[in-house]
Amino acid sequence: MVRGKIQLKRIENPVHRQVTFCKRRTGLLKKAKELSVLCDAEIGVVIFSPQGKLFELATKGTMEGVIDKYLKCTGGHRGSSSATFTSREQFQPPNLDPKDEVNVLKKEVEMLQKGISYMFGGGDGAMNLEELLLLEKHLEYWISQIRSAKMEIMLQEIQSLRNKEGVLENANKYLLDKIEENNNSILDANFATVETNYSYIPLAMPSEIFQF
Amino acid sequence: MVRGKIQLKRIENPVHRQVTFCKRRTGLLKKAKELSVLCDAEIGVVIFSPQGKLFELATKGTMEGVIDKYLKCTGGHRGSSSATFTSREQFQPPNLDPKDEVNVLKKEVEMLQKGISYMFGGGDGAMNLEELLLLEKHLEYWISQIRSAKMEIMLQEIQSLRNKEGVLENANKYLLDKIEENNNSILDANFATVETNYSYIPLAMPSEIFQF
DNA sequence: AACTATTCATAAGA
DNA sequence: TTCTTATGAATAGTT
Repeated sequence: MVRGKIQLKRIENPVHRQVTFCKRRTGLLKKAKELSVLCDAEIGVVIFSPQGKLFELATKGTMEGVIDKYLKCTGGHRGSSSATFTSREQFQPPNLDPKDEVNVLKKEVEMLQKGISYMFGGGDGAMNLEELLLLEKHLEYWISQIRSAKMEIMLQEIQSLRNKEGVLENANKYLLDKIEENNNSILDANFATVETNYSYIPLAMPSEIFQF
Repeated sequence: MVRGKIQLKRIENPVHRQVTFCKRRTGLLKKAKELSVLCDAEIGVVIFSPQGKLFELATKGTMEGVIDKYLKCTGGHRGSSSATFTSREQFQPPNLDPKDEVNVLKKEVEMLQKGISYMFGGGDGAMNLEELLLLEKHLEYWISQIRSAKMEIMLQEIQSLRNKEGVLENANKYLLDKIEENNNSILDANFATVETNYSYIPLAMPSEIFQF
């Protein structure tokens, strides 16, 4: 943030990285505490250094409490997954070598994780150019699929509307004929000028006409 | 922190408190993400608003993963998968038992699927037109994010190449001067016609010139 | 660890 | 709500 803004990517120099980790860790925990005090929020922060060392902060209670509350909040909605991604669960060979399975799952997690962080995180940070190009291609394909599904639905809609239109036109003709008939059979001059040029006439008619 | 520094205590005005909560929450999560990326740290942040609404961030995996890791580090015994570690100063084991790892990863995949299905409106069957339009919009946004990230990376690349170019040009000038010097000091006609108009001369030169 | 030059975050106002 | 702006904070690079 200073003397030439830094790139948002892993600091390669281990000394710089360690120093920055220390400084920013302090800053982050301070910010968390401030937010908690100012806004009366309960906050838990857990930081693992690359070496696995743990740093933590829990405001308004213990980390255990925060975790409990978190699990309560998220626990109720478990077990739903979208149709797009259920195939692996269902068609996975049951007796795959655990090691292979680990690799498959790891790759899957990585892709999903990166994708998700992109969706929610606004795209800064973690992917390199090659990965971005690949992801872009996937998404383009996905969008094209969605567009054709959309088109199909819309075409069906149009077809359906055309059918309805046809039925209505028939109903209309039927009604016009009926009126014509009536006009011809009633010779009283008071009824001789009934309008006949409406396109759609909102009158009661045999209900089977409207069975779409 | 601005226009008269604020007191570090609960903001009494509910509107100010809400606004500050929103802003600082965003800032905190951003800082956490930056720290994670810059220093390769795994971080989990959980924030409960005073109304009990949950906000969370987990880098490098899922919140479940962070909690699991946390409990292992602190000696917790909550439903976790492998051996517990009592010291929080301890290094993370590089490899878990494959079976446990499968379980952890499966959980992660599930979480991510949940995230995606949430992002995409959570339709679990065939999607209707409305859902498709929404999904299309999401993907369009995602792609735009990816494209800007791509652009940024490419611009960085260009900048880096320009810097290198500058260094090379300087090196070049340095060499040309050296050659000029030599030409002037050596009066022997055999050395008077050294070419001096190459753009880049691949010769040994003081190595510090190449410290990009 | 301490020091600054900068960038960043953000409270208040529009 | 979102945008702008003025100013306090955070911090990267240096000593």
